[in-house]
Amino acid sequence: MTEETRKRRRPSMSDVARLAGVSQTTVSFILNNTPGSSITQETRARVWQAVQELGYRPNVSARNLRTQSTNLIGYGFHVPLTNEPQPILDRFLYSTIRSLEAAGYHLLTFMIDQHDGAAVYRELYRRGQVAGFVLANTNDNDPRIEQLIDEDIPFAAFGRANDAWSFPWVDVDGVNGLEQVIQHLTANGHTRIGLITWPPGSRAGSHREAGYRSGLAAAGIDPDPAWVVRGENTVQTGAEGMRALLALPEDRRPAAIACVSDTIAIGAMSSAAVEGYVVGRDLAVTGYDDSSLATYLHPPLTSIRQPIGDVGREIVRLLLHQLERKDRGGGTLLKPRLVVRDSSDFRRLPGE
Amino acid sequence: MTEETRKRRRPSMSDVARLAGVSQTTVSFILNNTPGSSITQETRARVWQAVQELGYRPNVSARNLRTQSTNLIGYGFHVPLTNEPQPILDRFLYSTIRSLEAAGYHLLTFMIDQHDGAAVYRELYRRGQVAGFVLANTNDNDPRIEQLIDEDIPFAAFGRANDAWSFPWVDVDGVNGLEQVIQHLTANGHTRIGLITWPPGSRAGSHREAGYRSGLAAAGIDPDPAWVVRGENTVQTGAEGMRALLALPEDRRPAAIACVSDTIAIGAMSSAAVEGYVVGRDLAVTGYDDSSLATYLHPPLTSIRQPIGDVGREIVRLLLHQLERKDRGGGTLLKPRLVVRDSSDFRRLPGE
DNA sequence: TTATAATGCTAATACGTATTACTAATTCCA
DNA sequence: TGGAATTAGTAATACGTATTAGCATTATAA
Repeated sequence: MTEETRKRRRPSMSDVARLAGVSQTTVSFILNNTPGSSITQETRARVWQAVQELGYRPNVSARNLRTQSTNLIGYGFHVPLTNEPQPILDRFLYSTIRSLEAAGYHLLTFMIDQHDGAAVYRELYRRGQVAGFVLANTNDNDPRIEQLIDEDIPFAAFGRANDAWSFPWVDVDGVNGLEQVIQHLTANGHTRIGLITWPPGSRAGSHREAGYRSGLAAAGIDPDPAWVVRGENTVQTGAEGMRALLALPEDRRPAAIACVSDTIAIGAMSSAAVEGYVVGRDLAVTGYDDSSLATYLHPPLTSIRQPIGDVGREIVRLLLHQLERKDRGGGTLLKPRLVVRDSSDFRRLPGE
Repeated sequence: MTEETRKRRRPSMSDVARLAGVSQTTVSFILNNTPGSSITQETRARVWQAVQELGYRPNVSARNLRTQSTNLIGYGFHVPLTNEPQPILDRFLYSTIRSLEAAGYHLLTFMIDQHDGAAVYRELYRRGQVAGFVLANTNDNDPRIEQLIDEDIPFAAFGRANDAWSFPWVDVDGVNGLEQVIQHLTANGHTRIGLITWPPGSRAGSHREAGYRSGLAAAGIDPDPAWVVRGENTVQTGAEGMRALLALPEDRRPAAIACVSDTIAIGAMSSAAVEGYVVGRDLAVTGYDDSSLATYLHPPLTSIRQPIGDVGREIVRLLLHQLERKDRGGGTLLKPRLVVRDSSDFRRLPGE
């Protein structure tokens, strides 16, 4: 094998055409099955033969340039404040990537931090590098969404942002999720129920908190403001939150604590154990996300399972719809499911 | 704003040139600071002015086509068998993406499954969509690596594969990691030490196991074959592994258990609690990865911290070196650090 | 003063593809 | 039998950029 052979550029359509004895146009027609073109079976076979022989693969850049399009969708990671694992995000990503691939797209990732934020999105789009975006971790009045709407850039979001804005989103009904939790707890006899949740401004947080409140209301319980504590999505928040709740005077102290994530619940359970409470007997604790850890915690953690696979698929459907037909769709709200385990599944007797 | 205005295509270099009253060539020279070109400061200013005015941004596809290159690096996710969070991979990815961005590259993600495996890599490369790859989760004799070497495709791997193959990799010294663990445990008086690890064939697993063995050897301990149990990287593996170890007859039963991941350690600790053992008093347990959960487990988990940020940076350095100079570099081995917490930090008295 | 070199810029071209407009040969149909 | 329609292809072009070759004009050197 000569030096020249080794360094030879990748074969192009013209190379295939030359080998098959046809024009480049014909090769293009055949490879793309262009409708309206008429080519003999025999010629088709000759061209495919040449394609095999040369190991021809179409050049993505050239195709993108010619068609004024791209097969890339952008996804921005928020730089995490702590090293907390984000199992939900991981699974959402996997599902999204798979769905995109089924449609011939790939996911281009980038990091965003708090201030610059929206700028990266615009830049990637205007350079023609991506055809649109998938968003996650949306917040109230998310500036990214405002800008994407404003500049008419295709996207679909996991999570809502603002009732006034109309854009394609997919979300899992957090109100319903926490209603299921509270309904389960009150059915087991609980009347003082705490909530460890995120800081205000988190859209998902406010939904889950609303579910907490409507769940209590449905059971005729008037919540004590001290029952709600807040912090970032860390194990530490759970630990500190639980400590604060257990420090309340006995007649106001919750005997059941709902957490808005499994991560927080793990911290809460750890803290409860330190304080001498046995979760699942003295105290009910619930999480959210049904991460794989939930089953193997001690005791196993009651949690809310989100249909993450469906979220990814639906997001991609909404996004592709936009790319093809150019109109924004509406939103899709999916229902989560309560998975009861030992951390909350005991009957609390009145006066106990 | 007319319909036409809204739909107008993005401005190109020619538009800028027209507005500034120069040729497209001149615009290109100015924007790229092409060496050897001589342009007046005054012309430069006029062109930049036009760029601002039109909001011109270079088209990535056109540039890639012209330069026969791309600013994308591929990364394949293994489809996870369970829903286990993968905190190390997440952090590795973040660090890698950041480092790539600093050099003007982006990360293109895709999913791979067991059988097709290597094919996706070749396809992406031959289509000119990516300039090279970053690998993680490497295995003994990883077929992906074999193929990438074979076809002379640029890449760098987090993890080694085979002593016979020479390719650029970055790894964290697992032998040393487990030696630190064992040294710590034996220093605290332990003599019967178990290991819950991955199935054979995992490269990282075999390194950690080697460290376990050499650590024991250094302490003059002859390991019982029953002390080593294996399974996938799940909480369940830890739970079942611990149960198996605790079922050994008392004189062979380990009082210290090293796990090759925090995920496994969490399962092990859970199982130990179920069996009535108090971890940190009756039993020492250690993890690996120092995930953020480790601090807030009950008790806090002794673990091994990997310098993940350094891994990402170094991988990118090795990869870019290749893309520029076309020669494969060697490997880099980084040292991990033991973080001692309550799960293992007690003195075991002889005869206890 | 005149040949030479430097300066400041432009015209032309190629990267690999998809598509539009066209042509030559054949088939159809009245 | 002859004009229209169909079949089977090709030539030319554009997408937006980077780069090579070249061309006036001015500055420099002999």
